[in-house]
Amino acid sequence: MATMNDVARAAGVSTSTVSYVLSGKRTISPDTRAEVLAAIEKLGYSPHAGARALASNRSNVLGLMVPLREDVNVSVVMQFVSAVVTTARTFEQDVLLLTQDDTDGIARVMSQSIVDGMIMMDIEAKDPRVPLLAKMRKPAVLIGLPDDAQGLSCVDFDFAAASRVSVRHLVDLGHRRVALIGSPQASLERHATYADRVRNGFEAAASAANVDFASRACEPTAAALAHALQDLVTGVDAATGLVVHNEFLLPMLRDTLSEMGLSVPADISVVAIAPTDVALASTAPWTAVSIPAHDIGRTAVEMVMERMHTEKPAEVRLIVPSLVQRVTTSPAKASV
Amino acid sequence: MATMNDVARAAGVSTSTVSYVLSGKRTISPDTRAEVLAAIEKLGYSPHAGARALASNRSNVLGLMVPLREDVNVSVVMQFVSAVVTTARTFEQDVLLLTQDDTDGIARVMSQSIVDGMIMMDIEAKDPRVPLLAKMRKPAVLIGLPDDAQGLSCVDFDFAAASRVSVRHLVDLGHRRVALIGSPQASLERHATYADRVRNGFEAAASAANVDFASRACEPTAAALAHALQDLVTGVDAATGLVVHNEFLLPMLRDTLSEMGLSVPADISVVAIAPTDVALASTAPWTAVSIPAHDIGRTAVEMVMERMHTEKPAEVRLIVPSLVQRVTTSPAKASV
DNA sequence: GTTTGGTATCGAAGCGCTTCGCTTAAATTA
DNA sequence: TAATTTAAGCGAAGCGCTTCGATACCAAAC
Repeated sequence: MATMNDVARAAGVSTSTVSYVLSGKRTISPDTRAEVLAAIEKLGYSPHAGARALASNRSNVLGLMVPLREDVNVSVVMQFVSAVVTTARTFEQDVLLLTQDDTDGIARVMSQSIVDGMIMMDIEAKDPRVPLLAKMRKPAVLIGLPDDAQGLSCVDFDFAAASRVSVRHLVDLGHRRVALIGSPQASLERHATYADRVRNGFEAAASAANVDFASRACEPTAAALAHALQDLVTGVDAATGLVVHNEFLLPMLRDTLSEMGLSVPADISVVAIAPTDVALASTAPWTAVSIPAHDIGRTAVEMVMERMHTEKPAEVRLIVPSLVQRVTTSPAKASV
Repeated sequence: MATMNDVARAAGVSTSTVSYVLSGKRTISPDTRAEVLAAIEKLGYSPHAGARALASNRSNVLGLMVPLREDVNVSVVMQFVSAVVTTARTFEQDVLLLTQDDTDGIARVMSQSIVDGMIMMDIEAKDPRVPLLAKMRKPAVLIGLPDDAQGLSCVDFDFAAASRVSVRHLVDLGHRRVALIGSPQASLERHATYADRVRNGFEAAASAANVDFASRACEPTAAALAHALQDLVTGVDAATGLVVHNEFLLPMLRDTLSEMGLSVPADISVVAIAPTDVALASTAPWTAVSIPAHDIGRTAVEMVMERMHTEKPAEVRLIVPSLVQRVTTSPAKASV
């Protein structure tokens, strides 16, 4: 392995010159620059990340802690991961992967300076990892909104607003009884913040609009879905407008409803809260508030990078939802 | 940040002593060891990964290149990732994440010594990344079997044998016409090695058993599935035994068949080639050859680690399949 | 009592880079 | 022409660790 010294010798310059050619932090004449680059090429030189990290105190690696739980949809997780990795590369950063359960990992990678910053997904209301992260003196961004962010920056989709927009859309169409099918029970119980916020937003919006409402958690199985729907959309006070925040269930929703004799949107209008590709993965695409996983992931990286060199106060960014009407919502039938 | 020097001073020893306490590479008296550990504790010392990497020429990071494609099932990918990360931690390694399309990433992370070794998933028959990897002088393991591994080690599930076992099971049950529903067309076209091997194994086994066979690629949509089934399991020469290697499709398979008036296993026996949890995610669990994602991921890490310090010849390990009969296969009806 | 062999510790070199201050030469100004 | 500025490059210190002798001490062996 050629070192920077070898390059310097081959180019007939000092190592510092080579370093400045590479970093561009001082002016170098075009001639020497060319000679240095030629030497680099010829020797197949590439800098040693460890040495660079030692001297510059920067590793050019970002830590990303991802959830690998039963109750989160891995395909959505992957959209975040993909956005984070791609964006990180535009900042010349690589991404180190930590799993949710590896709580010690936070301290390990940060205090050993393996990473320059951290991004943490799937934050819970009282997430024990948040105080740990806050103690470290490197930038960190949460994807999600804990009760107390302890001075850390956060980015997330505005799930409460997403619920609100969904309810309002249904109400505007004349629906007077709305229902929510949400995340699995497990997500609610551990207070994954998106689950809580969707539910609270839903209930607040329905109350404010003065319409009847009901909400249910739902496990990712056909049976659970059928059961939940039984409760919510049949009987005398059946809802005619449904909000679904559960990517597992969406693929089976239409069939399950039709087995119950309900057609969409004639009998029941449905708004999905889901990534666009999930909402479109159906012959009759869902009216949906899309979860912009890519934007969130990208923003998280940008926020970490902004705080890498310069002090910048913590901030919370909520991505504003927008509803796209497709073919699964329509005006309510005139009430009896 | 306290350095090793600070610790040495606080403990009244030399830095080398501290280093040896930490690495255990020389004997240290219990007393000094205790003092050193106390100083470490008191100062909240943790070693600087960059400095360590520079001096020892080891980063303790493994690179993992994962596919984020449309045609691979992310939940299966995550099982591999999870196994790799977990196993890596048992070797005190962290995992750096690279995405499939980042071909330059291989050279970058290896020649800059950001990682000590690489694991690459979703290998294609003539994968352009394989020669790149082979050029590097750090250990690497492929999950998959390219046509030419160029001296690299490989680990994978024996998909050909999985097909064989599935066909034999159906044949033993008296089925004389078998069909395969495989990966999406895209996977076959890019010669993802699992897709090719499942198909070839299937056709070879059926030929050898002297039974009729047919096979189809299938996109991950209900419509495509219905269409494929139409071809394969209806009509005069309908198959009565079906092998399915496609995790997307399994959840909708039973319903689609029942809409066609076919019940499982009365009218048609089905063997799945899928991870156990997918095979069990049904009220009537599938007879299946399970894809041991966790074992494969773990083995990949072990193989990299074995080659980290010592020269060891490349090897190919195929994980032997085993079929578990559940409730979706039964003897063929007596033929007419 | 001298030699041998272990055991526990120290000191220093070096891993490959970044960065600061200095020097030299050329360009600009008065 | 002398004084001043600017551009380009050099040298050396230092980042925090690992590792290889060398050393000092003590117990056992002859």
